[in-house]
Amino acid sequence: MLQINYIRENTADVKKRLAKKHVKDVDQIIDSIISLDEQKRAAQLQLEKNLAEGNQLAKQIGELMKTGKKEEAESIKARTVELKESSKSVEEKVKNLEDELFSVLVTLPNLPNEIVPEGKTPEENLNVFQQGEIPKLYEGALPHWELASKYNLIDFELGNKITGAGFPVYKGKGARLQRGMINFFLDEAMKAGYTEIMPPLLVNADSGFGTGQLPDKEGQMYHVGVDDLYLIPTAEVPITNLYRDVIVKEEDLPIKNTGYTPCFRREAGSYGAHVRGLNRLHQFDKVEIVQIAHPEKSYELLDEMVNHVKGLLEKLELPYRILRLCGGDMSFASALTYDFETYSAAQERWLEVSSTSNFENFQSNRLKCRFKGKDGKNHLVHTLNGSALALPRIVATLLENHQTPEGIKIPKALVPYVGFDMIN
RNA sequence: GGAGAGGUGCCUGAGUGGCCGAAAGGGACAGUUUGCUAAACUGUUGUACUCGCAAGGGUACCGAGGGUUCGAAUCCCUCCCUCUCCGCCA
Repeated sequence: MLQINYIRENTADVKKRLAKKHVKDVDQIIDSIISLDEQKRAAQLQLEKNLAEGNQLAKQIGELMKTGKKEEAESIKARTVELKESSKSVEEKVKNLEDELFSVLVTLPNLPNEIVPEGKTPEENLNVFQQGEIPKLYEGALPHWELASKYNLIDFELGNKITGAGFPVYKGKGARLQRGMINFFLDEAMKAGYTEIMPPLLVNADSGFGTGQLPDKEGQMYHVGVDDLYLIPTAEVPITNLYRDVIVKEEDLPIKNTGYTPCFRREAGSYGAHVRGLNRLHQFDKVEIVQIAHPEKSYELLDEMVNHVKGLLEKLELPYRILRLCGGDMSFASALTYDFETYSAAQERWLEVSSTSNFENFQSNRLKCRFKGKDGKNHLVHTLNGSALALPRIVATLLENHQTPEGIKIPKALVPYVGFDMIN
């Protein structure tokens, strides 16, 4: 959530940057926010004056009662009754204005960093880095969903039966590949200084709000109605919310946590082309890296995270590229996002396998996660996170790109984790 | 699921209508002392909003929301949460 003070003091800049994210009617929305804020503060001032006088009088009454001057006390009481009456309506006004202001503020996305490219669609994302050779597959090479069934790795039909579409069943070497990769990613994160967290997979609404899923993406999360809990769409939610309502020590920054969790996404409305096999699932596995950072260091740390993900993809021997997302393709809460895509040779397309972002203080303002600075004041931290990595599309490209007529070769780095070097 | 207890500041914990934004202890931080460490002593130590150039004010917050009252951490109502015991169970 954007800070009202920032909007007040940087109105023109806020308008300009929100326009980059293609917010409709920005000028009008911001102007109405400014006006609501002014009205709110004016009303609040009036209310506080009333309350201050009331407090003052109440004290006097106390004194008078103690010294036995009942009549005098009674006469003052009349004034307090008056004050109370007028406070009531002003208080209501303040509350209404506050609610209105809040409800507009939560709908505004984060401001994009200045290096975010202009653009509306994924085609306008900026390709900032590409590495690895795009493999030439032999005649008769298969897409991963056919490989998965040929080698009995993943059973999509069984998943349909016991749950529904988008819930695959991993079997045998397919299952071991999942488990091995999870361990591999966690170990790599640990080597990079992240602390492993094993969080709950269900979160409450406050947590959903803290990281920005609520109210923006309510429909994308599975909701357990009886208990009013949400299945996490990413480990980012519980791991970042660890620091909700926390004032961290400045010298503890950056705080680096990682965690493996299954992720649950309803993906409502995203059926159609390109959702076959592992390309889009309702449940998938992911290792996430999360940082709580000093505002002055957050972009440095974003680069560090990007490098970490690069290293993973290189160890997996997959061709990949990095995109700096344009204003129109970025997520609601992000200030700067790098997407990683691996090239799937059998599908002849790029698949997103990681999204690494700096949220600056957009999440921390909701989370109320702060640190006490050397100036003695509290400041919002910056939060960052990235997939390192999401499994399904990695598995898809891995199966497709590393297939040979004799079977699928497992990258060297993974062999110790999965316990075999070939799927055949 | 049944029964009971309780939610107060960084923590423990007192307060039960005005002197309470809140005792005391612990912790943390700073200073004194000190060869170093420890100990001791002294001091500081909540958050948010808001007014003000500033100095400095004001308001709110003792789980949440309502109510009673001139005045509520304290009394009343509703809700939420946590803990203990029993039952069930991985």
